[in-house]
Amino acid sequence: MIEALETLAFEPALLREINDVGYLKKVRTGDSVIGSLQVEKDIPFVLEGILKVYRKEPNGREVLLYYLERGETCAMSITCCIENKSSPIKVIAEEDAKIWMVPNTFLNQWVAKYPSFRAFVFSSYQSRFDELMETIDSLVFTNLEDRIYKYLLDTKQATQSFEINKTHQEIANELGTSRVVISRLLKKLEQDDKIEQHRNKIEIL
Amino acid sequence: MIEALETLAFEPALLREINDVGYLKKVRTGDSVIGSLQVEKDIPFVLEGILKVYRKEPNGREVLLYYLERGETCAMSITCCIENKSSPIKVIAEEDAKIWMVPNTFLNQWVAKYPSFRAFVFSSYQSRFDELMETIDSLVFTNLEDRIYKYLLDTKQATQSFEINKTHQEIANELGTSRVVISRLLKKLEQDDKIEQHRNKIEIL
DNA sequence: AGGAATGTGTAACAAAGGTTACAAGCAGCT
DNA sequence: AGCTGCTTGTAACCTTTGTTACACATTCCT
Repeated sequence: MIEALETLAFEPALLREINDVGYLKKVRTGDSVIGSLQVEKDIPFVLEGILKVYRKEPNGREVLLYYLERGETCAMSITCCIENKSSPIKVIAEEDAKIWMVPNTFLNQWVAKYPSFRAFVFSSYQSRFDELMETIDSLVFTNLEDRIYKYLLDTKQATQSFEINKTHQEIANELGTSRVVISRLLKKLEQDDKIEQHRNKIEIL
Repeated sequence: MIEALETLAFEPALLREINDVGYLKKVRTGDSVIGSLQVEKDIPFVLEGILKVYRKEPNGREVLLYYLERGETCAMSITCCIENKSSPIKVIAEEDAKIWMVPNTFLNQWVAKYPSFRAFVFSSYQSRFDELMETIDSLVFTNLEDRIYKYLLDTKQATQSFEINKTHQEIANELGTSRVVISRLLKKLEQDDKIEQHRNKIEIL
C-alpha cells in the first residue's frame, strides 16, 4: 500500500507503524488537503501526484511556497501538529493525488524513536528552507521575466511534463502580479523560442 | 554561566549536558560566527547580543534572513550539522555577543532523548519559517517604502533600541537595492515624521 | 447558428524603482 | 586650517512593472 514510502530508508518497524495507523486519501486536482476551517489532525505523505503548498497571509492574500512530490511531506504541518498550533498554510492538489494520512499524535514519538524518521524530518526542513530562500533570492535579485521562466521550469520539474496547463491569470496569481504583465512577458519568452503558447497551455522548449 | 538558556524549560539533565559539553565564545560587532571556510562543528546558542543570519547565494550575493536573539539558536545550522552538510549560510555578530557553542555531535541524540529539546528545535524551525514567509510576503506585496519601514521596525525590535546605527549603504545592501533609492525613501519617511535622520544613525519616532 | 463566458493580445499611460553624476556635509588627521 | 574619506542630498533620466481599456479568439451551451 505504501510502497512509495519504502524508498525513504525507514526502519521496517516504522514502516509497519505508518502502515497501521495511517489511511489512504485520494484527492482530485483542485481539492483541498489542508486548510479547511477545522484544525488539522493528520499529516499528509504524498504517495502519488503533486500537492501545492500556499501560505495564507493575515491580509487574505496567498503566496505559493512550494510543491510536494512523491515521498515528501509537509514540514510546516508537522511543526504545527507537534506544537499544536493551527496552521497558517493551505495545501491543494495540483494534480490528482494519493496521500497517506497519519494522525499527528504519532509524529512526536517517532522523531524520538526512529533515527531514520528524525533524519527524514530534518531533511524535509532543509529542503523547504532551501526552496524558500531560493524564492527570496529570486524576488530580490531577479526581474519578472526570469522569475516567470524559473517558475515554468520548476513546474515542469514538479509535474515531470513539458506542458503546463495554466492560464495567464493563474500564473499571475501564483507570482503575485497581473495578467497583462504575464501575457506581455510570456510573449517575449515565446519570441525568444523558450516556450510555445497555446490556449490554457504552455509548452517548454 | 548559561542562565540565558534556563528560561527555555529544558530538563535539568539537559541543561547540565549543555553546560558540560559547550564553551563560551565572545564576539564583537561584525565578527563572523559561522561561515568562514572550514566546516562548522559547533552550533551557537545566543546568551547575549544579536546575531545576523545571511544566506550566501551561489552567485555570490547575500540575503539577510533573520536575527537571532538571546535564547535562540540557528535552525539552519542544526539541520546542516545533523545532515552533515556544509552550510550555505553566514552568521555575523550584529552587536557584541556572548554565545554558547555546542559541538554538533550531541544534537541528534538530544533531539531523541529530551522532549524539551525536541520542542525547542521544532519551535525554532517554526519561527524561522514564519519569518521567511513574512519576508516573501512583503517582497511580493509591499512597496519598497513600506519594506524599509518594516525593516527599521524589525531592527528596533531585535536591538531593543529606537536608534539604528547604520548607513544608507548598509541598509541598501541588506534590502538588495541601491543607496540612492534608500536615501530617497528615508527622506520621505522623515517628512512623514516616522523617523529622524542623523549621520550614521536613524531614530525611530 | 447565436450568445455568453473565458482566455489572450496589445496599446497607451502611470508609477515605482534603478542608474549616473555631482554637490555638499561631516569627521578625523596632520 | 586644509586635506581626505566617508556619508548624505538631489536632479535627470531610463527601465521595469502595474493599470486601464478594448479588440479578438476560442470554447461551451442551447
